[in-house]
Amino acid sequence: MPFTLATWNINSVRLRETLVHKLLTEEAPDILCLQECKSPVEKIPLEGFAALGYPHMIARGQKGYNGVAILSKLPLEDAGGLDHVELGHARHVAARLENGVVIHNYYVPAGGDEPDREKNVKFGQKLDYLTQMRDAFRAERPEKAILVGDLNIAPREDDVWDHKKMLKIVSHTPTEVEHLTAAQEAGAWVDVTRKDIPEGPLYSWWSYRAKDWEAADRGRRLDHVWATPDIAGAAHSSRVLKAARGWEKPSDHVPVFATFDL
DNA sequence: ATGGTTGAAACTCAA
Repeated sequence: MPFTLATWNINSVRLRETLVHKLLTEEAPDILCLQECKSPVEKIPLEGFAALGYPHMIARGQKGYNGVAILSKLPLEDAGGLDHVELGHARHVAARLENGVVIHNYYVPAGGDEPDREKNVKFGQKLDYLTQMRDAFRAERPEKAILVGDLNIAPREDDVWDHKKMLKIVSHTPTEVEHLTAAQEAGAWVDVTRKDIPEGPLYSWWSYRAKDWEAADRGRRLDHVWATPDIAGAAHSSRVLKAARGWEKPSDHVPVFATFDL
């Protein structure tokens, strides 16, 4: 049974409930992974999602910040949530499908503005978070798994609007890319989006601060879909829904999709 | 070098 999955940093699931409805109605992925829900789990508006055919949800939440949720047409089993770096943040949740595939949904710390762990605690926490992801994949090599989310790093030169200008900007520093790559390699994760679309910009985030985000097009690819090698070959039809950045009261991130024939 | 915008929640922090 093929299924389509989407990942979207929604930047408040309650404020943008109707945008989630729009995505579920117009694009109808089987599974939607959300980040930055900014809500306790019990305040996520489930009724509307269920009415649109998404009765299943596995989530971790907290008041005001962070928060990750997996909405699904298909039954899900809770497969845990990790608190890397012991920040007490809701940044990871995992769910198992009936076919055994595990979906990991991550919201990696943004890391603040200064890319120096001596001056900026948050940058150190981001690097440590990625190292603990690496160590978890080393301790138990994932199989039949998909990893999605806002990883808050644009790893490749063509994942940012200007590679040279971005080298000292948090999200594209060589240190961050090394840490992300180490986590990726520890799980042998395949970058599904880049497997499907090897070349060119595929931005998933544009700042709210630009006067005209579309004209400036200073985007970054921060949102990712990875899969373990045993199922990566089943992935196809990756796409980024850039139009969602132009929706009314948009998130600063747009959904990224992939389909798996499993 | 600086400021630009948004959200949650509370009179400020995080992104």
